[in-house]
Amino acid sequence: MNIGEAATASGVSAKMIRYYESIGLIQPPSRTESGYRVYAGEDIHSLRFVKRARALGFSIEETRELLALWRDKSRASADVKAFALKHIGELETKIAELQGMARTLRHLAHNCHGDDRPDCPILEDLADPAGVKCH
Amino acid sequence: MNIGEAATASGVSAKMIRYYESIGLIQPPSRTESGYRVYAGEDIHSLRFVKRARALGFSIEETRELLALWRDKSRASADVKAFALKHIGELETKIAELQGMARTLRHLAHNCHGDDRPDCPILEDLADPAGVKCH
DNA sequence: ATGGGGCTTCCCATCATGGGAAGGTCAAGG
DNA sequence: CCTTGACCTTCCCATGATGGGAAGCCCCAT
Repeated sequence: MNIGEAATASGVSAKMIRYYESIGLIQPPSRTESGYRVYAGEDIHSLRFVKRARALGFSIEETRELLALWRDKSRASADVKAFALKHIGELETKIAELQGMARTLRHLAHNCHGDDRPDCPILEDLADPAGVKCH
Repeated sequence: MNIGEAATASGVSAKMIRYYESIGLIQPPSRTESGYRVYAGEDIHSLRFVKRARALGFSIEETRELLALWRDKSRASADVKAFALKHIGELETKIAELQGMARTLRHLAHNCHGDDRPDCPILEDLADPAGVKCH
């Protein structure tokens, strides 16, 4: 299995497969005599694992830890769960941040009449968030 | 006003002030004979505008457009509002993505007993999201 | 006049990904 | 058998926003 086929089969681009190999996230596959990478079923499995972890928002370093837990057949499920819960907490923090931004902007946009006139509370807020009038 | 004082006054680090200047986001300030940057009230105002826009999640390029709208006294508030609404939409998209991740992870974590045993639905999902059992 | 803190520029690192060049390889069809 | 086009290899560069740090100059207070 070539890198292109592995990319199609795993959903990870060939570029990223090489990158993951270069940083030691995945094992270097075997090579043909001419140097082409050759992937087996197990490699594709790992690549899909990585793909899925990334899709769930884990960083590459976190994915590395998850891979280690996955390969460690004697891990405690409590460790995995704690890892997941920590990540959920980080996701929730980020969500709250974005919601704060969206809420503020919605409020400003709501107060902006949105017509041909130049007066705009959105720009006014950006220029002076505290609403300190400069007389 | 030195760059350090401008940083304190605006909440933008000296490093970033120089960077914003280098990419043409803010006007180069005047300099002392010895080359020190000297900031005036108007500069601080712009820096705070940038800071606020960034805090609301606008990219630097978007901030550049907002600055242009701000300086253009004849802009239509409709343009600003459309800009804000577009950004709100992007924020909401990102929020929905993160919520999807968090929801999935919460579901998986909920089904993980989290004890000393190695069995873990979280890792099982990462390894095989579709739940295709490999016999 | 000296010491310490602030300023200058310049380069490097991050994180994850993609683009592209230069060159080697493989398979299919003439 | 040779050509052609699609694939592979490595290597370098770019992104976006920010920080770290080095080398060297400057300014002010003691």
